[in-house]
Amino acid sequence: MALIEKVNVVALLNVSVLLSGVCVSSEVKLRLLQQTEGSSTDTGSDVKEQLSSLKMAALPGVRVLLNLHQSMRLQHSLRLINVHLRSMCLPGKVCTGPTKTNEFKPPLNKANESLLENLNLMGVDVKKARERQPGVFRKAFTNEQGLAQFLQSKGASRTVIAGIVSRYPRAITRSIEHLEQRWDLWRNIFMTDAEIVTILDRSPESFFRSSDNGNLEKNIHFLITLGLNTKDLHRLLTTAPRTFSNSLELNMQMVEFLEDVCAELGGTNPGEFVKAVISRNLYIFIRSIKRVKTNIDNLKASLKLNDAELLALIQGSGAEILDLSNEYLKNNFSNLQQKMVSLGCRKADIKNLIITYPMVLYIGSSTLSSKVDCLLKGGITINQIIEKPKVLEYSIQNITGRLEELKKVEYDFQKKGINILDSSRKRFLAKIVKLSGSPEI
DNA sequence: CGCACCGGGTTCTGCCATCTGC
DNA sequence: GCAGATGGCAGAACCCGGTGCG
Repeated sequence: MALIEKVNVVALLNVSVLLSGVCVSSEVKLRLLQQTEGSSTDTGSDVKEQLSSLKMAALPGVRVLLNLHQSMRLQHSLRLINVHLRSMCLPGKVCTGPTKTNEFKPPLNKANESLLENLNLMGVDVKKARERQPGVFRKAFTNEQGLAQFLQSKGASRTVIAGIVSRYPRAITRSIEHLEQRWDLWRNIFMTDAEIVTILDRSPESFFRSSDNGNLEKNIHFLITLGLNTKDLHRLLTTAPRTFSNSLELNMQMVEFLEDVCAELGGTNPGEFVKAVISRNLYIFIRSIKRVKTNIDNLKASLKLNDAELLALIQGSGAEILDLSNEYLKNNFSNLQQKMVSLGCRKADIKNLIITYPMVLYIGSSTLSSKVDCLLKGGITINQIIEKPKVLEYSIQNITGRLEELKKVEYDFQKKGINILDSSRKRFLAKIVKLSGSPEI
């Protein structure tokens, strides 16, 4: 009741707000009100926060929020249809199953014949799918044809669809209504169906693993309230789509954890800290808190960092290595240390190297070792590498090729430094052309 | 103009383990 | 006890170009 009143108040507000061209804020308010339905925490402060954050949001954000509202309305109407459809199965031959009732249960471990037939017709790798999720094959009702039609209507090819079902068979247990809702939610973030199809083809599980569309919606909302804009969300959903299938609680826990880290290290703006970490490491949400925490602790201990140094590292480029597996990071650190010490470096040099260029720990130890050797062999000193660690970012092949080219023109690294190695292919080639043409180098 | 500095773009699933609810 | 939902893990770089300064 109170909710309805609130919505009405907001609706009234909407008129003026809409007219003033800031229609998004009203959409958010609506969303917030509906979102908090069932929870008693909504005091209106969220709405204010949302409003202020929206004022800062650029136009793309507007689209997201408008679409969210639209899709919510759609979902509402779909929910009504849903009930109806369920009672009469699905139109046409979109689902498999002998009858509309639940009474019939196929014998255990015996798959539904028409399901197998359908999957074979679709080109699904049935053996693989069955190994993956045997339970799906014992179900009385499946929706493989509905799924296929749905995905086809979104532009997915037969091969893509078969690949999706082969890798994530549970997809065929989702109803059309569910698929429509989920797709609409994703479309709030993606501009085209084709983008979504690409992700589904890449990672079917990310889209299909959860049947909880409400949770997905709440996640999107939560991420927006963190201050992430459309571009951030787009990157996040493209890069780490699993984030959106995490439970809202799990994502919130990660955010709380990061905020705590910030506070413990004496940071003054946890919100910005969290945003910085997320935007630098889009995989953070699909890692466990345990993993991230262990990495932070290890970095602190092994580099003997004080709070301020650690804080700067984590919210700077160090964020990029937080999601690495604990053992991998630890091994890379000890191998790096060993390598550097063997080349006569001091501990302080190593610490400095890692602080200025944490990605050095991202590089596998054998790759790193080869790269360093390759550079040394090419006449570059370890001190030059420490000063310009970015050269380590380039592939061994690239480095080798460039060193050869530079040798031809008798490039003097001692005199000219090694910055030339850290440049785009285009720039490098232009430089080489110039150096070759010049009589004196 | 040439250079160095710096930040940004791309990218990451497929499987197993564990819980939860029916 | 089963299937579904969800958490967690291993695996592991490379490249480009804008910009400001001398």
